[in-house]
Amino acid sequence: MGCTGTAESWPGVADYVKGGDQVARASDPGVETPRPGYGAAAGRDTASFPEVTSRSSRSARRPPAMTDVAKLAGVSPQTVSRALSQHASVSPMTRARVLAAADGLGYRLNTAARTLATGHSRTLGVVAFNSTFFGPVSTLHGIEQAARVAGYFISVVSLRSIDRHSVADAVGRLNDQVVEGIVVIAPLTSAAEALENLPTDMPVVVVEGDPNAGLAAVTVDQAAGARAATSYLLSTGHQNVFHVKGPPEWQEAQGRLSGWRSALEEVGAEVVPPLSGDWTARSGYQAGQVLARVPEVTAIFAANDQMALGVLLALHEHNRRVPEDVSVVGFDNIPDSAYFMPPLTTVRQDFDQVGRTSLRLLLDQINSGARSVERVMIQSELVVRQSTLGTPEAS
Amino acid sequence: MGCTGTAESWPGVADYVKGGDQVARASDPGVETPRPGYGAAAGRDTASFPEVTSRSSRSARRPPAMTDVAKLAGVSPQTVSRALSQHASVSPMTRARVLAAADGLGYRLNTAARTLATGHSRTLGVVAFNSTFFGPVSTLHGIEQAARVAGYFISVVSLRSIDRHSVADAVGRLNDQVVEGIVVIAPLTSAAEALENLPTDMPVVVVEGDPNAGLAAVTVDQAAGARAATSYLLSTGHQNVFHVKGPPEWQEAQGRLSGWRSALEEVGAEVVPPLSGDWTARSGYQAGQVLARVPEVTAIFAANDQMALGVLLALHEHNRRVPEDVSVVGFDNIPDSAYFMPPLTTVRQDFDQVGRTSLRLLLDQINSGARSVERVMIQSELVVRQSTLGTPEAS
DNA sequence: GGGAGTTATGTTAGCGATCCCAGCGTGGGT
DNA sequence: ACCCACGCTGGGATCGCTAACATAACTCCC
Repeated sequence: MGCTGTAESWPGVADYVKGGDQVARASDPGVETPRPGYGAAAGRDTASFPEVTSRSSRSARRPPAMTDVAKLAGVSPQTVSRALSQHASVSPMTRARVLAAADGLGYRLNTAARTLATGHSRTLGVVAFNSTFFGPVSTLHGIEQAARVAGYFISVVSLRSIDRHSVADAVGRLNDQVVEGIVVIAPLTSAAEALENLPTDMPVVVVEGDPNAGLAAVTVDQAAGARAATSYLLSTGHQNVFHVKGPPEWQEAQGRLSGWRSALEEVGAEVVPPLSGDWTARSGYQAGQVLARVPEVTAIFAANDQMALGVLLALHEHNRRVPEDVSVVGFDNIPDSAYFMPPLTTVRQDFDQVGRTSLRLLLDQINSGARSVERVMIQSELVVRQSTLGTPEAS
Repeated sequence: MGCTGTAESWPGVADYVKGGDQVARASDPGVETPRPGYGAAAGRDTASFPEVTSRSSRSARRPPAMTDVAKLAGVSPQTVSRALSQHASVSPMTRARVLAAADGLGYRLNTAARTLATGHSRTLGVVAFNSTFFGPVSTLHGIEQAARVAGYFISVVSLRSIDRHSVADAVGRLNDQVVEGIVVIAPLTSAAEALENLPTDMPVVVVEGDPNAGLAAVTVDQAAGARAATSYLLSTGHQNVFHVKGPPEWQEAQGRLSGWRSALEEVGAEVVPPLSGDWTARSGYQAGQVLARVPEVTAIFAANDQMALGVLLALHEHNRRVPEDVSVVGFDNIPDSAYFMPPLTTVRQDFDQVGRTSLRLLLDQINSGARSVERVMIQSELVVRQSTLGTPEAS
């Protein structure tokens, strides 16, 4: 395998020339293929004589193709194909010869040609959304990682809005690329309907999407996380917990909202209508300014860390100490949250696992050839830090 | 150059009729094929079955191809191609007919086939890095946006380390996909050398990369931003400014470091060796704990907002007030920084513009067919908030 | 020891699009 | 009249690769 040198890339090396029957048998990798003059200068314009035209004349700088490798190795293109794609029966010697030839030429397989011939592309599509929020970005990242491990390419289309039309359009674009499956990161409830008329013959996995469409799905258990956070606050002596919710059109916001509510109901606490945020620190700050003025507020659960940050600032400006006067919990466990003032108690989501799992579900469908409706729920985990009172049982 | 005979005399009749399932009983062993390769294998007899099963027999569930559209519209595939790709001369009536047929069939152009035929893919490659840091993510986002506007697909390969090998590998993978150009987001100095032996015939733009490689490049003027930040601190009465720098292998860290240094030198202040961070809030916190103990420290410039956050926390824990006792400035203007405690003075970078500009440079190269070495520097901008003393001239 | 399996290779025919060139009808210029 | 340009259209050939079949040389096993 030595020889990683490769790099030089094809432009120079690519002539095997010597037509006819004899083929240069370059057996060892290092070998210089003898080059009969004819560098780049060669035949530029296509002559109109059949004899002369032959494919090689156009070459001006064409990257080497499989036939070139075949010729150099003295075998048929088909054998090259087999040697390079492992799985067929090729004698070790032939394989070595082919590999050497390919290496010497700097040959690279042409994906478009292979896709056309085989009908599949080893590419997966991801429909993502136009945001730089921590969650979606991390999820995308997780998917990308997992895909590479599995040997797939990822083609991403990111949308700015999630209506039926744009999702359909995105799926269409991916379809054009002959993707073998699609992951839709669909955090908005509006995405649900958009997903209904996806082509039925394409493997699909929905991440953070509607829990009841007939599609395979991976979701984080938002409600459980929110319930844990809220219950924790209640368990440390608070009579009630106030909530700053996320945008109602986000599934995650809904899940966190209902988890919070159920925890309150469980202990018979009053469910005070939550304040509305839009995930940004700004909105959290605004909500915080309201809450800070209400003496009864001693515990706040913000639907994400950003908003919790805003809440913290507002409380500080109103001289309400955290956690002595008010406890605050966020959601997401963004890296910075451990360095908020004070370090934030929050709920961790394992986005890498979300990525890995969604990819697994997708590959399962691809391999089995059938759509599945399996749904996987990823657990979340409460991370206790110093923005809440109580026994620091977790780090 | 002959070889690959093609031309020499072909079978008189290109029998184009596939005889249904039966195969054309090729020549018997007696026929000598002169040499491996194509050529004169020629003339089997034309299929004798009148009933032309034709391609449509295989159809099972194959998406419609151009020939299907052609058939339905009653024209040749070539005409369909022309009608769909606008730019050729087709009568309005024909075009309408073709469009209607395509629409009726739900036809979508097969990208792989087109790529194979034309040699280009309307796809651009991006080599990114395995991080969820705000800068790279935002840049990628900006590129994606701009690419879609320009009608290009984006294929992303993200690396986990930036050595020569992995960059070469990434570029190779993109090459396989027949991308028309590549944007390399190369924030590490180690990427510089990796870029040296890129294929020379591929348009490339480097973002945040080495300022002196012979490649087109887009960079943010880190040094100017850092200088502005530092000078601002000095102008508000501080005798000196202490720095928490980023990882030395990052170009941005270098630029910010040198900007800071030059601002100090400008006024003849002592350049105290900076503390080292790794972009994380944690590292900023650690640096902050050191700086908080030093009475002379009244102004700190952290190389990014995350580290500034950590610094703020450390100062708080040591009862040093911001900005009364110590002023703090960050870099990046991440969305949250406006809600730090106190809201952070920082330097804004326009990542969308970076994305747009790098795409423009790349498309210029693609369209002109020549590599350029144009370099564009994007200005950064000081955003003054409450973590610094002085006149609040900016919001 | 001969038909049945294996292994290693070559041959042919596409995958679905575009390219180049040739074949039509029209006009217009000479 | 003739010829050629022009607008529109069709007919291969081809892009680079692989699936499917064909072939030849061996091994096996009863």
